[in-house]
Amino acid sequence: MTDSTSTSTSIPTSTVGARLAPLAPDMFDAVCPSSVMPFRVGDKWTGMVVRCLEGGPRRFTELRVPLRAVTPKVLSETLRAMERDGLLTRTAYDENPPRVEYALTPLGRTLIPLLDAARAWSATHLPQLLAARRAHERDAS
Amino acid sequence: MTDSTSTSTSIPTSTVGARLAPLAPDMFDAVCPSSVMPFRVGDKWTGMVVRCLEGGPRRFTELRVPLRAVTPKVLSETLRAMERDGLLTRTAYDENPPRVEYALTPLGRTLIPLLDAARAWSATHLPQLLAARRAHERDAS
DNA sequence: ATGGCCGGTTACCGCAACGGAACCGGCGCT
DNA sequence: AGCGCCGGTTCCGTTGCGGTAACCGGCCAT
Repeated sequence: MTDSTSTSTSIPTSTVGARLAPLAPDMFDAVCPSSVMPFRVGDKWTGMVVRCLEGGPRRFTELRVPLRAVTPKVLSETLRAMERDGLLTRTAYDENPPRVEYALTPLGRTLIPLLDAARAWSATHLPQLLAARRAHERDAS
Repeated sequence: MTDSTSTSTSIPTSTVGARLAPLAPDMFDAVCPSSVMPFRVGDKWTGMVVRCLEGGPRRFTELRVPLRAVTPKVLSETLRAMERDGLLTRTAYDENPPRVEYALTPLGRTLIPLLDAARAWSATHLPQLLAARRAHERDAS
């Protein structure tokens, strides 16, 4: 997490993310409360994938832009697990170059209010939790 | 999880749990939707500890009754992490036999609505998720 | 002196999640 | 012939959460 540019393959930022509303450049930024929040939906990246898809379908490489901290392997694992659970659909178009689109299902969309609640909790109470943690570390030192 | 009686030390069920409203005998029962739900608050057991404490303070051994699937080591780790984060307080009384009480802080209580939301999601949508998973397994076989 | 109760601790270990780096196939472009 | 794009896969290594089993110290009752 110290060097978010060290992903294995470089991510082309051109031609990507122009079809829909822009996404945050790095959802896993340490500044973003959602990345530190003590809640998880499914696996580590599931919640953030839902966030990336709530505005509409996106392609694999498009997901890698806001989620640049996730390697293609882990992203592919996450997406397949979510497809298996009926949270999203994978649609491959037989074109060239190949195009694959991931879209939330209605079931996947039911997670959004939960993520909203978690985000609201973090905005309100996470500073307090982190302060308590720092205070405890101070006592231990 | 196949044999919940195989914990290291036996849990005395007498003299325990009589001070407050009774708790579910086994919160981690596979029948309980909360145990399968794809949400987590903090570590694996944090959410269930909050559930056990929302009715009032409880002692270490009292927590082990509804959470019989958790070993004392992991429970102690969970409780210390929650104390560090300001979610609960630990109060040791200098008596004999020793008595230690864990109680939620106001911050810890703010998690309850989130757990309620997660529980409601599970009750409504978890069957659909599990059905999708089973259907996918059927296709793979 | 043996055992029980309470609230843990210690040592050890297995597994799944996570991560890094490299590679792949099909096609089109130059 | 070589390169790039897209959407991944494969191999390997690490990390850390969680679990198992055993033990501890103080006190009291039998």
